[in-house]
Amino acid sequence: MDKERVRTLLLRYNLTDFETKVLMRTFDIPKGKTVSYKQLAASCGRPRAYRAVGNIMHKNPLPLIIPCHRVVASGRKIGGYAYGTRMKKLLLKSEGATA
DNA sequence: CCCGATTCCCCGC
DNA sequence: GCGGGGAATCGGG
Repeated sequence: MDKERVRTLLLRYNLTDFETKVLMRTFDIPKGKTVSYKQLAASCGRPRAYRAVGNIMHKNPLPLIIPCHRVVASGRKIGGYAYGTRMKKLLLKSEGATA
């Protein structure tokens, strides 16, 4: 699954530029690494849109190829997860996420 | 207009 | 220094 392929799929959903950027960034998150909603929003040019980022993750159109479980809240805290925070913790632990 | 998988600032102790 | 409450900010129904 290459980045360009993902971009094409995202465009099919008629999403906003911001949403597309956020999803691409999420797709780019390296295995074993975690990123906060704020970091993600900032990387997309909207440092104050962390709420929108959470909303996007929840609406995640491609949950099978976008690792939304690597997106956490800031300060060592776990964020939310459409399939349950318990599952999220388990997935992160399985990847050996340290950040 | 209201809500949400958040975050930051200001008080009070 | 720590914990709680409220406001700010973006997209969607």
